[in-house]
Amino acid sequence: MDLKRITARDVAALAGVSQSTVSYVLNDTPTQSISAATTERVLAAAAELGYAPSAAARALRRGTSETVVVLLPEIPVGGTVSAFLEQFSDELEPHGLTTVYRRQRADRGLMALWQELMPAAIVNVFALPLADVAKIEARGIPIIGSHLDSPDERGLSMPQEAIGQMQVRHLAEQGHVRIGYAASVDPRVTAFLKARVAGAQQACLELGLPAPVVLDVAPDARLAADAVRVWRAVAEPVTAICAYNDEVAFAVLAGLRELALKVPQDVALIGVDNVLFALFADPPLTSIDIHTELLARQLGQMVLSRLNLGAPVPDTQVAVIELVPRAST
Amino acid sequence: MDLKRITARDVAALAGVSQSTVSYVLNDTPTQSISAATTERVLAAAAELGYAPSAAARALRRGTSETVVVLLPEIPVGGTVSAFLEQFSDELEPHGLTTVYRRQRADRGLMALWQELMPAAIVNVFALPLADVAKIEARGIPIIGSHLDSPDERGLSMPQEAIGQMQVRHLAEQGHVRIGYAASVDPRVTAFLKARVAGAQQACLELGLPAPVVLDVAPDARLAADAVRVWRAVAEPVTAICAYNDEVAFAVLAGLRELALKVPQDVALIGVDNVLFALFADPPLTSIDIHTELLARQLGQMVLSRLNLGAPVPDTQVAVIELVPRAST
DNA sequence: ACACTGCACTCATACGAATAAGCAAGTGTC
DNA sequence: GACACTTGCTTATTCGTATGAGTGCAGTGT
Repeated sequence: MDLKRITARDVAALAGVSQSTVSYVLNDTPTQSISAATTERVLAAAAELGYAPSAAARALRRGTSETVVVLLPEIPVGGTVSAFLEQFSDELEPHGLTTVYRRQRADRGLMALWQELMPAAIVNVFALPLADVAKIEARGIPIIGSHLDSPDERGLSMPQEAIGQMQVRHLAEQGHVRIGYAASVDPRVTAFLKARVAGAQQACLELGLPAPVVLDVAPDARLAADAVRVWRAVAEPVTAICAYNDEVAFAVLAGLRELALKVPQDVALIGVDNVLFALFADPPLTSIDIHTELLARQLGQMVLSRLNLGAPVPDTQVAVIELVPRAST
Repeated sequence: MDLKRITARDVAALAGVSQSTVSYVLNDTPTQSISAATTERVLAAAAELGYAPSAAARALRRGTSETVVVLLPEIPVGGTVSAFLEQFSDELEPHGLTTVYRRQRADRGLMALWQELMPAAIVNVFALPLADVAKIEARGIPIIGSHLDSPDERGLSMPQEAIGQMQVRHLAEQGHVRIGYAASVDPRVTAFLKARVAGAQQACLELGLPAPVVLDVAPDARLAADAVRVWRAVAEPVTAICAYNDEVAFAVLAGLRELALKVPQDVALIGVDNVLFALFADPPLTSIDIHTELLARQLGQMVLSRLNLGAPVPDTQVAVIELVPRAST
C-alpha cells in the first residue's frame, strides 16, 4: 500500500537533514537560524511529498490547537446569525484557524471543553461561569464574546439596543408619535427581543414619545390581524409599527392587508434584517440592514489580535447597522 | 496556579490504579476485562477531577480523530443549506463527533486535509479526485457525499431533479400547459439550478407538455417584469411559472404585480424552500418544502453506520420534499 | 503437587511534532 | 594561540493516550 502517512521525518530523510530541522524550517522558528540552502531543500522536499503537519501531534506538543470554539446557546439559530458565523469562520481560515461550533451542554463545563479541545480561543455569545473564564484566561486562552446579559461586557456587543433605537428614530422623523412594537413569539430569540424592545423604549423616552405598545405577533396572518386591531382600537391609535424582524413584519403586513389598512398611509411598518424578500413586499418594506460581514470581521480581528496574529483592533466603532428606507414608511 | 491539565495519570493516582487501567475503563476496551469495583473507583475519580481526555493525544495515538469534515464548494451557501448543515452536525454530536466545515481550497488537496486533521469521515457535496478518494477510503476513512455531477453517486443525493418535477406536475394537475421556469442568476447555485431545470424539462416531456420556457430572473422587480412580458408575449403565453426558489418567486410576483397580472387567475406561481415569507405573500405562495432535518438525519445515519456507530441505514427512501399548496396556484 | 488457564491488572512503548540542550565548525578578539 | 561567540545543525525528550506484552494470583484439572 502506497498510502502511508508522510511525517516530518520522511521530509527530513529526503532533504538529508534531521526532523528538527524540518520543524524549524516549516515553522520559521525565530530562535533557530537555518541556512538559505537548507531551507530551500526542506521546502522542496515537503512540497514534493505533499507533507502536511499533523494537527493532533502539534496540538499535543504545543498544548494548544489551531481551533477556535464558538459556543452557541442550546437552541438553534437562523438566518442572520448563521450568515454571521459563516463569515466569521471565513475571517479566521486564512490564518490557519479552524472554527468549531459547539452547543454548550449543561453537563459539560468550560474546563472539560478546554481539556478536550485545547482551543486557541473561545468565542461565546452568552454569559459563562466567571470562575471558569478566569481560570482559562489565566492559562492564556482568550475568551471573546458578547455577554448579552452581563453588564461588564468586553468584546463584541451586537448592537441590539441600537436596532430598536434606529427603528423608532426613523418613525419619529416621519412624524409618528404612537408606536407599536411587534414582538416575536419565538422563545429562542427572547434575549435579542428584550434588548431591541429596550432600545425602542429608550428612544421613545429620549424623543418624548409615549412608550411603544408591545404586542406578540405569531407567524399567522389572522393572529397578526388581531394584534393590529388592538393597536388600532385605543383612543390614540398606533400609526407606526416596529417589527422584531422582517418575518414578523411580513406577518404584520399580512394582518394589515386583511384589515384593508393602507401602508404607509394608515400604518407605517419597519422590519429588521433587510432580507431580500423585503424588497419585494407590497409595499417594499423599510428595514434595518445588519452588516454581518462587518461584525464578523470585527470579531475575527479581535480574536486574531488576542492571539497576536493580527493588528490590534482599531477602536473606531464602525456602523454595523444601516437603515434601508423603502415605501412602507 | 491551580490550573493544571488533568490527565489520565491523575485519575489513575486518585483511583489507585495505573494509567492503562483508566484508559481501559473509560474506553470500555473489549479486549481487557476490568472488575466492577475498579471500574467504579475509576469513574468516580474521573468525575471528581472533571477529567476529559485530550482529543489531540487520542487522535495522535489512534491515528484518527473524532472529526467529520464537510467539504463545501468555494462559494458561500445560504438559508436552506446552512440549516441542513446545522442539523447534520446535531446528528453527529451525540456520538461525540465534531463537525468541521471546510471550504476546499484549490491548492490543498484531499491528502493534505487527511494528513492534517485525520478525520473520522469526510462528507462532500461536490465531486472529488477519484484517485485521492480511493486512497483515503483504502485507509478506512469513509467518504460520503452527493456527487452532483458524477453518475456513479453513492451516498446522499439531494433530490434536485425531483424538485423541478414536482413543481411541473403540480402545475400540470391544475391544467396548465405552457410553463415558464424562472432561473436564478446567482452563479453559486448553477449546479442546483441545472438539476432543477432538468427535472422540470423531464416532467414536461413525460406529461406531453411543451418544454418549459426558461428565463433568468434577477432580484429586481423591473427586470422580473421584463421577463414576465417575454413569457406573455408569445403566441401561446405561459400561464404558470416555476421559480428556482422562493426568492426568485417573490421577484416574479413583484413583476406580475407591476404588470397588474392576477395570481393565480392570469399566471400561477410556485417556489421552492417554503420560507416563512411564502406564507405571507399576496397571494400566499405555493412552494416545495425541503425537509432538511430528514436529509440531515439520513446523511448523519450514513456517516454513523459507515463508522460502525449506528444501525445500518434502511433502504427506504423517505419523502424529503413536499408540496405545500397555497393560493398562488 | 503440578502445570494450566483465565482474570485483573501493570509496564513500556509509540503516535508526530516542537523545542531545550548539545556540539562541531567557523569568525573575530586581544 | 587561547578565548568567547555565532552559525547551523543534531540528539534527546516531551506532550497524553491507547495498546501489545507481560505479570502475579486464584481457581481448576490431573
